[in-house]
Amino acid sequence: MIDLKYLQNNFEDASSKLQKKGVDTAILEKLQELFTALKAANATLESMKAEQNSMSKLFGQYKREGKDISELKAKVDANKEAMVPVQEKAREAEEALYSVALAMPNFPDDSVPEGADEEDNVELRKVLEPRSFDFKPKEHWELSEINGWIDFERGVKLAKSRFAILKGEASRLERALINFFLDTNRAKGFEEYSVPFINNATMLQGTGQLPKFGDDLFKIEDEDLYLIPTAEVPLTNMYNDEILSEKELPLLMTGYTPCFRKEAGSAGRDTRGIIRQHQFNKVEMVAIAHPDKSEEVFDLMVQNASDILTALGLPHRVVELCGGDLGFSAATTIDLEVWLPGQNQYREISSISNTRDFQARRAKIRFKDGKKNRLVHTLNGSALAVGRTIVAIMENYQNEDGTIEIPEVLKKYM
RNA sequence: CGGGAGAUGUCAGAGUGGUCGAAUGUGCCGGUCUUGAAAACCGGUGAGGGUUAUACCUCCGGGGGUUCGAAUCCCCCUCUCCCGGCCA
Repeated sequence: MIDLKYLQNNFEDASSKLQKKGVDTAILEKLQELFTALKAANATLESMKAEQNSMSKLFGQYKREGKDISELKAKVDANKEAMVPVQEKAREAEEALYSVALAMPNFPDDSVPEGADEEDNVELRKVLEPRSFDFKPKEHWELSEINGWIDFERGVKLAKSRFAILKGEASRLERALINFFLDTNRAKGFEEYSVPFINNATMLQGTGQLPKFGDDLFKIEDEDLYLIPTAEVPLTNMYNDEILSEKELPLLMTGYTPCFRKEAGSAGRDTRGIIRQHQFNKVEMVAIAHPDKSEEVFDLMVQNASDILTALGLPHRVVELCGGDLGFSAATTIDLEVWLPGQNQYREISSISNTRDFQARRAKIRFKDGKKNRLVHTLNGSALAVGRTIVAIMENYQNEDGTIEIPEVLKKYM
């Protein structure tokens, strides 16, 4: 959630920041209004409560002194009755505020480039030259057919469309990649975790998926539980509603989980192959950082993900997202896009974001800064998306006859 | 899933209707003493909101109720532990 006090005190600045994300100033004015209304309603209610409390305290005294309480009781009863509508008003004001505030995206950093969509993202650098082929490189689903790696039909049979089965070498490759990613992250200082794949609504709200993006989540019937769309949710929320000590920071975490996404609104996009599935595997990095040091942690995470791709021999480029393409919770995001020769284009394989204090405020993750409690910064990034890495290996390591080489670094894992 | 017990501050653990945001111990921070440390002693030490700062409001697992007043009484839920069932 954005800092409402900041909005109130720096309205011009806040609204120009959010314009980058395409947020209309009118809704911000509304938000500011709701915030002011809530404060006013609370002030009224609290003073009535104070009066009520002080009168109630007199009862004990009166009884001890043997005084008559009937007059006092009449006063208290009247005040109590008068409080009911005020209380209701305050409750409504709070509800109104949060329904808007929780749907408001994070402020982008000032450094984030202007732009409407992915067309305006800024390429920072390219890493590794794409290999030149002396034949026409095939797309991964063609290669899958030749090698018998992916069973699309039976995946659909078991669940529905956008589910697939990896078979034989492909399945082993997936397992090898997960281990390789985890080992590499661990070597960089990220502690490994194995977490629940189902989280409750409070946690999903903490990281920003709820309440606005519930349609993208698989919900467990009759339970307050959801399949996680990314390990960012459980890893970040491990510290939900906790106060850390400064010396624990930064907390660097990594974990492998499957990710479940309804992909609502993505109908017709990437329907072929396993680029976009309802279930996919991912190894995630999450960091809980001191607010003054989140920048360097961010750089470490970008570098780590890029190094993994380099180690796999996969050409990629580093792209800074523009305001319009930035996710809901992110203040800044760098995507790594891997080269897919079959598709003849770069495709996202990792996305690393600094959410600053946006998630920390929602999830109440703080640390002791001297006497005061201060919000941490939270960061997350893929290292890496496993399914898309398989696609990248298939397309980049294909031979003319459709067979696929295994990258050197993975051989000891298979 | 059925039966029993419980949920209080870092932890342990008092508190069964008013002056309790909460005894005591412990942990942590600071100080005295010490060459230094330990011990001992002294002081401080939950969170959120609000205020220039005070006042003040809220929080004793969560939600609802009774009452002028609830950590304390009632109802529902969740979680933990024990017993049984089921089970990788």
